[in-house]
Amino acid sequence: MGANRAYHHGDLRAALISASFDLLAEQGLQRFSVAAVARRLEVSSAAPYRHFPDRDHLLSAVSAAAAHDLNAAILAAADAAGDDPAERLAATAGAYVRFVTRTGAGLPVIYAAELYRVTDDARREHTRTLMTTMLELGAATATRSYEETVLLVEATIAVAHGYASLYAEGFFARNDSTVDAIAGRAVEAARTLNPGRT
Amino acid sequence: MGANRAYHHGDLRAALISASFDLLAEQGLQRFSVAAVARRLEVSSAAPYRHFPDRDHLLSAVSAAAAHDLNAAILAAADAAGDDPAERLAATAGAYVRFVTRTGAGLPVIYAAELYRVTDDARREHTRTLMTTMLELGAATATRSYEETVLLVEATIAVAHGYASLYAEGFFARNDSTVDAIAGRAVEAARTLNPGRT
DNA sequence: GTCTATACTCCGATAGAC
DNA sequence: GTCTATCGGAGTATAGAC
Repeated sequence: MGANRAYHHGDLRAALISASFDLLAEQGLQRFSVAAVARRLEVSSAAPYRHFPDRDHLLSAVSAAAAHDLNAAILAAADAAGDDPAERLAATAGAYVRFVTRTGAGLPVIYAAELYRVTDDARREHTRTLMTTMLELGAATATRSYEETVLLVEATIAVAHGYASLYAEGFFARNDSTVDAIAGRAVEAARTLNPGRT
Repeated sequence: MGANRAYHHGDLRAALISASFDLLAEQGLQRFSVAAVARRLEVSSAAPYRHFPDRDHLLSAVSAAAAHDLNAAILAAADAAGDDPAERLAATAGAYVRFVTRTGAGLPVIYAAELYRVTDDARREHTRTLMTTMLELGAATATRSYEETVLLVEATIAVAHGYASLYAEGFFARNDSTVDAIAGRAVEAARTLNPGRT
């Protein structure tokens, strides 16, 4: 995306998306606002509206970027997990937990209800790619039908999201509850959920 | 809870809590506001403040009621599941999915971050009871240590919350995605996560 | 115990200067 | 392309009448 010249220090459009991630990671979707993002970048509250027509279009761009980055994180985690298909799928649960903790932009942001009004081809493509990646990783395991694959992938996503969401919410407030520990538990659970393992 | 006389039609305090559940179920925590609850009961926006000093105290009362009701739903589901300890624990995942769908007041409401400021003995007791119930159901299964029990219970809660949260978010937007179907998948996943089953 | 009215704050969004 | 200024709307909370 051709970086547009001139703002405080460069490309405000990209900076807005990046700052949105930071805000989401620190405060969650509840407290997300265009004004807060602008404040964080020390630009006026009107400046964002030169780059996005309204709040939902900014969120849509954040969603697209999140889907893209999450897809990359998932592929990297799968590759790092080796060749065993079950192991590769399970690794995505850990990648999801880490991604949400780092960016605050998990599935509730990527598939936020308010975005259904917004037509955004980039977003559509990136979310599609993300789902394709998951289904391919699922299909590579010992599932016997498409329906079975979908259910396995959904279960994997559900555990990952459950751990990530509860962690973000502060539910695991014990001493040893680091991101790594929670991500590890998510991977372990995802592994267990796959019936096709040895 | 001595039902205070006189308001539109009775006990406004209780009505506020009840209407809060409805609002949460329909719109989620994001859109929860004292004003919206008042509107729903057709009382003025000032009326709630005669019963709760501020928004967080109302939410705290909702949290306490939710913890109490969820505990009851979980115990009922466990009993309906029979005698097998693993089956009883797994059934709680289904009960959680149904409860969240019906009331909108799941763990993010019960353990909402803003409530840490609020001292509320009823809430404290009900959340404690809820956790005790889960840990006892976990301990009855073939776990070998307290730490193992905690991890099993956490995993059960994580899948349940993952399915419930994604369902509420509209993620499972397929034709066959009824509450019953999702609750069933949560139970199945919870069952699989318990290593102590035959 | 509830109402009306009001003060304050924050956000979304627009108009117009530069 | 960003700023200042501003409007309108919604929410939290309080004051004072009844």
